[in-house]
Amino acid sequence: MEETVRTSAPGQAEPVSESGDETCSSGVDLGEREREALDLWAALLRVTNTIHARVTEDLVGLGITPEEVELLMRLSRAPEERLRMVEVSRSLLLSKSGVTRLVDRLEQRGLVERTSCPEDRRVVYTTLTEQGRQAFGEADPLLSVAVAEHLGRHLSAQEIFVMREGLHTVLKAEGDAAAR
Amino acid sequence: MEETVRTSAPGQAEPVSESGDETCSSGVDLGEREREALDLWAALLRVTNTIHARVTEDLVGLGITPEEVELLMRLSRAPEERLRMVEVSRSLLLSKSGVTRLVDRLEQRGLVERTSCPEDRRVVYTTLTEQGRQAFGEADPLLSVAVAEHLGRHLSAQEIFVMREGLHTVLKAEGDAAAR
DNA sequence: ATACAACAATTGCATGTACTACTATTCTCG
DNA sequence: CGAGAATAGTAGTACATGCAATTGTTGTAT
Repeated sequence: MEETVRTSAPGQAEPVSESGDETCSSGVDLGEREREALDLWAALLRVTNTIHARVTEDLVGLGITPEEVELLMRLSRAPEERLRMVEVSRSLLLSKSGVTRLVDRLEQRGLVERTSCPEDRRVVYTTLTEQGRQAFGEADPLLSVAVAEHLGRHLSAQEIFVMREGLHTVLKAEGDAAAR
Repeated sequence: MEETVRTSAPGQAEPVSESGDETCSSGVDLGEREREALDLWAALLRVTNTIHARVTEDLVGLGITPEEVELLMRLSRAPEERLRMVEVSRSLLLSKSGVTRLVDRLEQRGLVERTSCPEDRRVVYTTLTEQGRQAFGEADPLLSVAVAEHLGRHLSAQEIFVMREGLHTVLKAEGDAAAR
């Protein structure tokens, strides 16, 4: 419907009735802002859910999930193509035990390997195998295309910019859920 | 494999813009846009994850989850405060059996009730109980505050506006994951 | 040297979800 | 009518997740 999206970026018309408002004053329009934030939240939830389903669907042919590709990507970018379990846990959105299981599955399929660290024998490195490198080489472009197709395609460059900006602000302020 | 969403729906504005730099020129800058879309996607995932954790945390005192509040809200807004299971399934992001279990849990706690429909005896209505209405009355403002606090607080009115706009565009185009 | 706290990773357990199969009811149309 | 398709809802099964407890390792204070 609304084709007015266009969002000419920064200089934006206010959706709210009047503009010379309170940025810091309190009270009155809080309800309005709250309502909008709630709506934004609902939209966020639905979009991530939808896109995740679509992207997963697009990757199912390769027998790999987006999360697995994500891990492979982190590994391929890491120095010496290896990461400690706890590092994986931090970079992915997964608890420590979740990482253990994820690596289990990938190891069974021969895409990664566990190696232990000689200096600190508590740590276990997850390393990329040749097969894993190859699988990543196939899956990565497909993932990019899927995300561009299902998400990026529908947004203008400005919208993407504003959204990235805003989301990164939120992440910075809320601490990125690193607490696990 | 039904063909999901070919490019743009009938009356849909193309997201691609024209102002300034690259954009609709074919090919070359696709990599750039792809990269940005991927980054946006990652941020989207992290934000929803983080905020969900924070909001859940804020509600834990009432012994209720955001998903449950969501159901209670849908019910309270529905005509006669009742919804068919399949309607719940559509409005929440949940499979049919998932709805059965969710309603099971809520029914055990006395917040909702199952009643059957006289006209169509296949359908089961989920209705709000007095206790459920009360629980919603407590939880709803808390949810709003939590979302405003953790999400809305960090964004300008313009950012919220642009993000809502963009996300709704995506939802419209991608079909809202109604396929379940 | 020994005890002890902190840390990395794994495992057991409980929970929640989706997928599939199944029953009951309603709809369709020959 | 009445047989088959379609729909609403409920179980059974399999799997993934997080939390908490456990094992093994390192660093540090006594």
